[in-house]
Amino acid sequence: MSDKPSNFLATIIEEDLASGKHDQIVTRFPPEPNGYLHIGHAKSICVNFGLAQQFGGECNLRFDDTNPEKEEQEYIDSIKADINWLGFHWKGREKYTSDYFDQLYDWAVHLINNGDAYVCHLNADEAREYRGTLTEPGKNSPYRDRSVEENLDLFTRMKNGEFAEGECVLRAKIDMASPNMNLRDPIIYRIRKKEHHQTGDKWCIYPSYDFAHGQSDALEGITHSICTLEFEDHRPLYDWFIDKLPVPAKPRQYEFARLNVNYTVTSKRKLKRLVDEGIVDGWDDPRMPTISGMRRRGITPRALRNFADMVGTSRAGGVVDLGMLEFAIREDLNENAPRAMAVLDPLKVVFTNLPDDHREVFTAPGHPNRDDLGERELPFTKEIYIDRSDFNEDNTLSRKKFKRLVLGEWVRLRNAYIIHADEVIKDDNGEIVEIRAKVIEGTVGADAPEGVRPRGVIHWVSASEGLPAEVRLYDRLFNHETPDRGGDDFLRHINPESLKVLTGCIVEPSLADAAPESSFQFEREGYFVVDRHETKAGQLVLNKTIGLKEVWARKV
RNA sequence: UGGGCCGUCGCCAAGUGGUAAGGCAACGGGUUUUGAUCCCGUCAUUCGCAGGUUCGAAUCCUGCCGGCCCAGCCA
Repeated sequence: MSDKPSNFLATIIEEDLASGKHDQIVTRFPPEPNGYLHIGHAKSICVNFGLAQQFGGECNLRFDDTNPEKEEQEYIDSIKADINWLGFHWKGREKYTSDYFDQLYDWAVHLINNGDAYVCHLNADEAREYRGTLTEPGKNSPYRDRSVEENLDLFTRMKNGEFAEGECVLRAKIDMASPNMNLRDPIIYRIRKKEHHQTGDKWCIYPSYDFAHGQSDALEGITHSICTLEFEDHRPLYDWFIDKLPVPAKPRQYEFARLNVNYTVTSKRKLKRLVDEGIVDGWDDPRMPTISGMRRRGITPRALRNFADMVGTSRAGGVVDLGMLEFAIREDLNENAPRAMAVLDPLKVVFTNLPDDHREVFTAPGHPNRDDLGERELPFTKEIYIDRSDFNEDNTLSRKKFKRLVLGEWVRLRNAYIIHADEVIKDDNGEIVEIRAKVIEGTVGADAPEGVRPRGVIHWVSASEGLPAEVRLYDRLFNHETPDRGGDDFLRHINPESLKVLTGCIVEPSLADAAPESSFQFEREGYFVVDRHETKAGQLVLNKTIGLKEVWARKV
């Protein structure tokens, strides 16, 4: 991944730069501020900002705010935060399509003056009838041949609020028989008597996406306007406006296939249902594919960027395996997350050959192969906790299948002694409550002596010095590859085990001052992140980002 | 059944007339005080199918087949 990915967009840009068509490229990321950004947007951000970065250009952030009915300041704020968190920055203040409403209005007038646009009084239902269908051409609107003067007057009155919403629209005069529906006299301006988050009550008419987008690109000097495949049919319209108007530049639109990931939904409507129906905790629930959710989950910006590179950019629609994202996450966290030990389901072990006040401190590396991550201290005491699943009474278990502690046998405590399990204490229900064991002297940092055969290595934490923690185990939200498939049925594919909250966990004392959002690898368990919102003094809350790879689990 | 686009290993993806990169997954083996990491190796005579052009095609042509998008006063 050190090499920049080669894809058709990079190729086009290289050619444009080489031919002198452009000295510098400018791209843009144009979200509509009507929701939270998700993994698909993350990909688009990486494509647009990434290409600019790769070729020494710029990428603007432009809020495509042409529909005041759906947009809110809250979304603008979250979108900016998400992009910055991903590691991308734009030059100067963010842009808004609404910055260009005056110019756009003038250009609409320009079209009217040239006979290329007209005010149409067909209502929505009539307009639909006149539009025709995919296989039948449409019919010209009866208002199509109004004079320039009349159109100018009508459009002015639209702007002045003299018409009700839906009463009329401004349309481009193109071709009602075009096989491309987008060219059947598309709407340029519609009436929306709504307060706009940026322009207040200045306007009661708003430009359509099609009319605003290309012209905004031209105004910003965007050289490569990159969007997803569903806008491909809009390109002829994009070009039509650019051709008809005295714009300062001629940007070009290119499309790539949007990102699809299995076991995931990204439709805004579906994500909203998950939130509204309380299936998840909010837009930033660690199970959500939103950028804020993934952030809270402990997925890093670097993992997301590498994932985008790994997946590539093409025009072929497909579904990427979630496993690829998981790989990118593990790859980054394995490299960068400090190691620690945490016992999620504690089982007490008491060493009978140690005095009650026994205490010694071992040191362990912060990371097995990164000295720069320092060392940590591990207090070792007479009583420790190990994970309940790391012990078994059954000594007939094969050494290959169970490389942990078995009654009457040995196991190595990570970074500490080899121990021997002598006895099991059970409560009235027959449940194991404690293990009596002995440490084998002289085995710290040394090989097992003759005759001592530890089955494997397990993690542990001092009972008296470990820190209490709440650990939230997250798993895939859906248990179906394509939960989207059956339309609204997607909620039937919710994985009932996507969240398990563990409250009695014990983590090693070195985590006492762990900062919110810092990631750790709990050895033999997986990667965990300190929750950025709910960790309070004395009560750590950790979110499981993802488990370690477990090849053995599949084979056994 | 109108128009646009897409089809290269289970998944993603390079390749643009000169004889199939890479990544994920999978499968062997080695190292290992994390059943992790790391390392080494295996994994498309074939590019949706069928014809054609060419000394030579995944790349050009023709015809099929399959998938996606478009009939918001959404973006």
